[in-house]
Amino acid sequence: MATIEDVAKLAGLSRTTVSRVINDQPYVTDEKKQRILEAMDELGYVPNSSARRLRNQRTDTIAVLLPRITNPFFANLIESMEKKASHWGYQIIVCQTHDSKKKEMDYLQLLKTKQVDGIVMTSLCNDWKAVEPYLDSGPIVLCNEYMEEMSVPMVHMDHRRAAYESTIHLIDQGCQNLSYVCGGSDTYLAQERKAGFLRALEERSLPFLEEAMMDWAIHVQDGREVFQRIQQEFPYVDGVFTGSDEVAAGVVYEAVKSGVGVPDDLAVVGFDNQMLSLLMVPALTTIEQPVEKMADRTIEVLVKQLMYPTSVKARRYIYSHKLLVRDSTLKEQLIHT
Amino acid sequence: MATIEDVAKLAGLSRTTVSRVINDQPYVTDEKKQRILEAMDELGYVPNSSARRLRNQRTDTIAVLLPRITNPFFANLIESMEKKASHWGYQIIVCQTHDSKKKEMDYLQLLKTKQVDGIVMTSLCNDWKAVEPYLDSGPIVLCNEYMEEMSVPMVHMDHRRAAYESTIHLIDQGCQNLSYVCGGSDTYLAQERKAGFLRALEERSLPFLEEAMMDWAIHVQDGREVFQRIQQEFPYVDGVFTGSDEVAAGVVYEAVKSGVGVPDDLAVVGFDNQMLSLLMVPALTTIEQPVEKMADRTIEVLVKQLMYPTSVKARRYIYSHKLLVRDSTLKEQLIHT
DNA sequence: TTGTAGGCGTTATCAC
DNA sequence: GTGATAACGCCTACAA
Repeated sequence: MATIEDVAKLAGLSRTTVSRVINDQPYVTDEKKQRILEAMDELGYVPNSSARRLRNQRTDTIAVLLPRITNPFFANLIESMEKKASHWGYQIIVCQTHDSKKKEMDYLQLLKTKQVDGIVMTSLCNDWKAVEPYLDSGPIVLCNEYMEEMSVPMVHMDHRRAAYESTIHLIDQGCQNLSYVCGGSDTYLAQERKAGFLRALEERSLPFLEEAMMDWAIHVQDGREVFQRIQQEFPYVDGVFTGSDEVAAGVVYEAVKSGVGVPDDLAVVGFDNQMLSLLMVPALTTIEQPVEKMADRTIEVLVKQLMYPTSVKARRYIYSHKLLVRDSTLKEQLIHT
Repeated sequence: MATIEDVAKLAGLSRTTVSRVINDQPYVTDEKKQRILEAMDELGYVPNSSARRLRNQRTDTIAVLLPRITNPFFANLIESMEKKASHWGYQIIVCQTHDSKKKEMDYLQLLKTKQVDGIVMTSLCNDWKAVEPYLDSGPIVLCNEYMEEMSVPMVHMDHRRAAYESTIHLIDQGCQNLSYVCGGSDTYLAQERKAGFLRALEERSLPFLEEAMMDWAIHVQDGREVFQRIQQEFPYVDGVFTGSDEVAAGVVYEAVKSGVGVPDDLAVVGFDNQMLSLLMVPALTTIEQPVEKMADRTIEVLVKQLMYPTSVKARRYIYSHKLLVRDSTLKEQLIHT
């Protein structure tokens, strides 16, 4: 492969001058510039990325950590982040943690090994104490996931409030025995949602059915199993809060198949407002997240930190959700009242 | 950040010896090895990725080009490829072309700039003539998308046959007026599907309704519009072939909403066997692709080329599909015959 | 306006 | 077994 040296030789000039042309710097005669451009063209010269990175001590790359890209919520997040990042001249690399603490740590190493300039974490498996040291190697911004501690910027919704509203809605529809279904209860975000759920119950003086709580549901398949459990073990449950549209869809699918009426016998709420939630029959009541806005803000905050490393204001950007009421919770008797 | 030099100094040894330890090479006393490990630990040393890449002339990174990660088919492909690649010590970077020729070319540049060692293309917007020169800079493997030319390895299904079978199935169900719906007809893969569709028509002596063909449908929303068009402009259409489950879902959703019976008034087939196709009411007849197998093979072929650069056998790996017949095409009268 | 030279952090080669 | 040294390709003081 041709190097800057080759171009210089062919153009009969020095590496410096060639470098100036590459980087659009002044102090090069138009004539020589032309000669150099021709030489570059002739040799098919392209600057070597590794050399540049080493020399410049920057990669113009951002790593985004997420559980799995097959989850449409995160896919959408990436979609928007990439758009915004490329606009600033940054590249994004997608890092799937699969909810593994080890993988999360491995990916954080990218910051230390200088493979990326900064990191966005959209989920958090490890204790923050384990992550914090990496801040020495570069900026980290939290998006979606959050926590109480305030050592980095955070961009997120108020999940506690969202869960609270969903739950109140279920109760308003006449549900008395609610099952709480989520995917892993170890994250702060999950705790927040649960807190919102519990607060709604408390406010309406309803008991928390601990036995009917399931914290291992992520996929559609899990949702189907959730329904089976409910039908067999907790037949008195008449409403389900779920942490994702996929899980809600699984519950609804299986319920309908079993002849259990949704929402009359069992009301179900999802989360994220995926396309799926609209297409289901009955359509799913769900929480809409301002994905694009959060993604944009996240990248903006991170890039600013990259550009002005001193401006590390670890502030919080909170975005608001929207409860979308659809057929999976709209009980008939109430429609006519 | 600490460098190898710092570690060497602290351990009272040379860079060379430290390097040996880093790379697990022989000829280092256990005692000195220990000293070095301690020094690395104390300094929090991590080898600089850019320097390594420059020195080794390899990045251990593969770029995967795809239209958009929000398409679950490609998300699944990435999921599997990543697993396989990390198994071989390779990292994957996801490159969304959004069907743009320019972006596709930009991403191919990653090969020239040595940001990646090899490339997987799962779609192809540009003429192959435009892509071919990049082979000088490193190996390229096609996965999913394919073509007649044989200058690179290709891993794919027989889309012509898949479309043919879908179409024959529609006809067998009694459909006489078929609408052909796809997303962009400029790729070879799209042409193959259309050829399969046409062949089925021909074989069964049915006319091709050119007016009822729509080649701009990618998303659910497009599918909804497709149905509106059919209802308003081509009410005689009684069967639809679509290029994706998303589009099929949109068609079915809108049809059901409009009181048009699926499949009796309008039969619909999708493509890809996404979760969505199972959850729809009625469930969608679709084509299952062996995503994981194709992904694994693709990475395997590419990595082998990276390891043994001479072994550039540009052979073709063809995988077989499966037509999954579900309610969106199973007409009632036929169930009872 | 142009060129010279040193170094970014690593590893391979060769000598000891 | 260990260490000095020369690249890898690029950029940037500094000198001319």
